[in-house]
Amino acid sequence: MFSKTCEYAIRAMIFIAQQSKDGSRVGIKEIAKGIDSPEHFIAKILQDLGRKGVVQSLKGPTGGFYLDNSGRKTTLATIVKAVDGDDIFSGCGLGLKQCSDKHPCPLHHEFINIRKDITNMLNKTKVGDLQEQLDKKLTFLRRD
Amino acid sequence: MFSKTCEYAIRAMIFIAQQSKDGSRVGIKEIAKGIDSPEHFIAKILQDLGRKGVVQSLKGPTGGFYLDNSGRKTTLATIVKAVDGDDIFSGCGLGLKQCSDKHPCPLHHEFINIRKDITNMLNKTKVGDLQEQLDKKLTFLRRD
DNA sequence: TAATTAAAAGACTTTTTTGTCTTTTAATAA
DNA sequence: TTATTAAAAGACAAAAAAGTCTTTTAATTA
Repeated sequence: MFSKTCEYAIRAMIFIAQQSKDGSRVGIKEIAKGIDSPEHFIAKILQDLGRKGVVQSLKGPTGGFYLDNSGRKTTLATIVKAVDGDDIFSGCGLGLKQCSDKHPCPLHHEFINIRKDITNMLNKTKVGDLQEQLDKKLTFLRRD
Repeated sequence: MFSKTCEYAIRAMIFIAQQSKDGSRVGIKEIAKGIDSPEHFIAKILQDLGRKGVVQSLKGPTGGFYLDNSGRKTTLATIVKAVDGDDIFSGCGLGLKQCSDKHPCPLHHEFINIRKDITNMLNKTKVGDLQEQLDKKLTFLRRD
């Protein structure tokens, strides 16, 4: 469904929202441990998201990654688009270049509702909401 | 959603169903042209599906790939499982190894219905049905 | 201002996926 | 039974995705 890069990105965003809710910042090492990802890999991903304005960061001592209140309202759709592009929102399920309502591939109609549901879900789900569920221990980012 | 390999596999299966409905067989070159895929690549994919019993083939003159009536009832689920495994049916949306109803990842609940819909669709959609729609020109495998 | 801290940048490697080419095997038909 | 045809098999190559390492830049604190 998502690329590995995108999975890490979403996990990191939720973790950062959680760790920075008191206004502090999280270092890359802590993030990598917290979401169980390769340190340098998630660093690169977050740098990219930083350039795109999806996550905030600060260098030097007491520096790190963080999300402000508006950042916590970031939707999954924003993250997925930034990392994987919008294939999942609009690409053809069978990989055809020419596929539309007027010139549908054999799976086009079968996919319409699924695609709609995925899009709705990604558009309405906010990082902050997922972080709250995590805080309440209703969901988990790691084994323990 | 699917790997390129799986997209080609589905497209080829529909094309083979269409071209072999009169009891004849289709050669690999014709298939490659018919679904717009690299010839040797789709050959390899079909050989694999042949070994797994998902498609039938015969060597020599008048040989080629074909589907009998029972083959035409093959579901997309069968093809997808044979090619991509069952990640799409049961894997965690965030790539966590430990993710279940009892120990859900942050996206687990958001994904439950989507996953269910995808599974239902793949289980109920048969190659023969897709081929019939193609015959009626209601859907298309290629540009023209 | 100098030392320290932590992200940014970018080169590099590995693995996986996708795609190509050549040789072998098996079926048919002359 | 020999020539021909078409899939099977397997070795390679290219491209993309995933992951690693080193150097640079920009903050902070002493």
